[in-house]
Amino acid sequence: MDLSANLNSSQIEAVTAPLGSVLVLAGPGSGKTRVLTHRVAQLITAMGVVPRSIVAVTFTNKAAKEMSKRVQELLTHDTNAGDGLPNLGTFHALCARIIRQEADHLPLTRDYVIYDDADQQSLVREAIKDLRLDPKQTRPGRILNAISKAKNELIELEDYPTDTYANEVVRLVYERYQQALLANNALDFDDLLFWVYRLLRDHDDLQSAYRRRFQHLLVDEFQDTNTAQYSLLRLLAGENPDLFVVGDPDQSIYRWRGADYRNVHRFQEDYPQARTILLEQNYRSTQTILDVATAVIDRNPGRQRKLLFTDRGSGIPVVLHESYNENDEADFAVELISTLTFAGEADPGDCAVMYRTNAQSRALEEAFLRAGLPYRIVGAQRFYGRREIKDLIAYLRLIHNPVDRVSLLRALNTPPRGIGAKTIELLLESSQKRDVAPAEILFALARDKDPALMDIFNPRARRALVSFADSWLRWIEMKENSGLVALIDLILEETNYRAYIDDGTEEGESRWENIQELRRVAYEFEDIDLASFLESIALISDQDTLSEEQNAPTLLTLHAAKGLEFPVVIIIGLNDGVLPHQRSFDDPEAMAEERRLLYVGVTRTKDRLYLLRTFRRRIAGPSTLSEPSRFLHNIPPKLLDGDLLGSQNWEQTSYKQKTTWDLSSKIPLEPQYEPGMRVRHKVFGEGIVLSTKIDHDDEEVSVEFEEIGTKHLDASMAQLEVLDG
DNA sequence: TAGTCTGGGCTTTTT
DNA sequence: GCCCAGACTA
Repeated sequence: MDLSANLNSSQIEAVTAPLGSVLVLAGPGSGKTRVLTHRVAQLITAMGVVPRSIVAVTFTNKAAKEMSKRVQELLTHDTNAGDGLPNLGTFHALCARIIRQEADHLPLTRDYVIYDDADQQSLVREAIKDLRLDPKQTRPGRILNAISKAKNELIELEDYPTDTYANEVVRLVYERYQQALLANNALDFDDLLFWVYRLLRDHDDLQSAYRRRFQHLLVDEFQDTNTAQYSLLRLLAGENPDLFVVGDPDQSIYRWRGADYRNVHRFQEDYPQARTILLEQNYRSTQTILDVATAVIDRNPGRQRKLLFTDRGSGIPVVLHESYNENDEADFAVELISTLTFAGEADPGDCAVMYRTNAQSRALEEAFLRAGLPYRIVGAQRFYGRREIKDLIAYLRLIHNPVDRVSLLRALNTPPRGIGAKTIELLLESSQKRDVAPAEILFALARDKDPALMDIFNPRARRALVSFADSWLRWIEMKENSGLVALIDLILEETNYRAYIDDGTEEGESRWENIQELRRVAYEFEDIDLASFLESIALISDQDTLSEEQNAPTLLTLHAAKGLEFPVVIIIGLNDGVLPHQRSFDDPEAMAEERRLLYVGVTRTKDRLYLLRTFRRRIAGPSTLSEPSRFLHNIPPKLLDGDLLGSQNWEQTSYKQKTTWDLSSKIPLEPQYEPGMRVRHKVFGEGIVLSTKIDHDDEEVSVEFEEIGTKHLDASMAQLEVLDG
């Protein structure tokens, strides 16, 4: 198969570059994934590289899967490619695997578990309590952020600064927290990278072994690597690497997570012989959209300019629209989508609504609900963050790794089985006294081996604990020779979990459905061990959870939109304070990133882009007037259609958005009622209209009812019947 | 021991 | 305006 078919000259240059260090600066929609997959195929088919010696790192599991699929498609025609498969996955997944393999060299066992944010929070909270710090002064979230930042920058505990009181507090918690993790045989996300880094740094033999094993490295989304990832990469690459990195500094949007687009410059310094290739031709968007994107991003200082071009033609103008407030904005977005789909201009699944903060999705969801239209949402309440899912996973983790205290504390009394705070306190106390994991105490109780334990708990508590430990021990035994699904079913049955979670309400039902969904996922893992199952679900990202099945609009944050594309994109909340977010106002670097965020959103668009803003907005507290995003002022008016940038005179004139094909037309709302009219209401009976006034999108009518006195009603809701005027 | 209440805090993005 | 943690009560 001719690998260079359908590639442009820059892409071919990248794909066929000789082994060595290569930096591909890829504009949005420039065929980056295509270059990566072709490069992998090229290595295997044309350069005689053994697939197993290739490592390609992506940002999400979804991207890894996509790559794997496309590489395999490229290779099916090749008969020599039978020698294993290239290693494709996220940094975190790759590290998780290495740690499992090399656990002997680390203060962990290979059965370690990965703690998510909520698990980390509870450890930090515990640490704060133990250290007798004031939890109000030392917010767990903030401390966790600081610890995470330190780990991402490879700062060891001993090197953590103590120059300020705040730092000292972080350091104290960091120490406790780290001890707690190891005592639980657990790691957090950042540890995955940090431990592998230390492993390779401190063990020459392992370092050279892995260098030999992973000779060909490829990195996607290179601009979003952090210090830990970059350093790890350098350790793996060695002196004379075959290191192929692809990225776009203009799409770097994870600074707050330690990502540093300057790694791109660092790469050029560290590998001066590296070949740099620019991909500028865009295969996704119309020229108008590219021009809007360029107008926005060109204001960022100190960047290498890229000339984005397409041969798709200019397309249709970008539409700007101002709504009164966020509810109207959401209604407008929904209406827009239904209009486009009804007119056959787009499928519902072609449309995406993007926003800066998750909180903005609420108004949208409500609008979709009101309209009775389905939607898909990325992130927000993550599937794996849901209570019922975390409950079940806690049980599975306990079976896999009995010393996991966080999971134990969760599972012990969920569903409630009479093990209260007092009992738990006694249990933890005795485990501390004997310097064993709480699990050991429970097991000893259940096996009735230690008479000294009998006196600790009152009979009722003891019975509850023993019964819990009995089941637990049986599950552990069972895990050896029965499948995952059978194990899950047994847990659900023995804990009577359904009765606990499904209380007959809609919410309870959906919780039970979520459990069934997890069971389905487990079914796919039936042949694999519990360890891999737990690892995979720990490393699933929000973006991975987006299903393609449903033909419905996608709601997602601008962050989650990276790497995706849609024919129709609606970006909401183009107000100063939202995008750019007000927390970025006083930091030029942060403001540059806000700009990149908008750039990422805009460049997801294939055909139609709508930029929505509001006149008023409620961010925290009451609704206030809100300025248009300053970024909008950078877009040349000739690219735009719709309202000019100045606000409409919302406070004086009221508008009713009309459900018509022409969304730019707004018909002023006329009052339907007038004072003196006799009207009938379904519930309140008959009455006389006292007064009526237009509130921005509805008519507010005051009626004096015969039976119950004066009521103020929204005309659209009240459905008043006019008897005579 | 479990459920309810309330007051205070907070509101960016998440592998 | 919402959510959570801890206090309070049944």
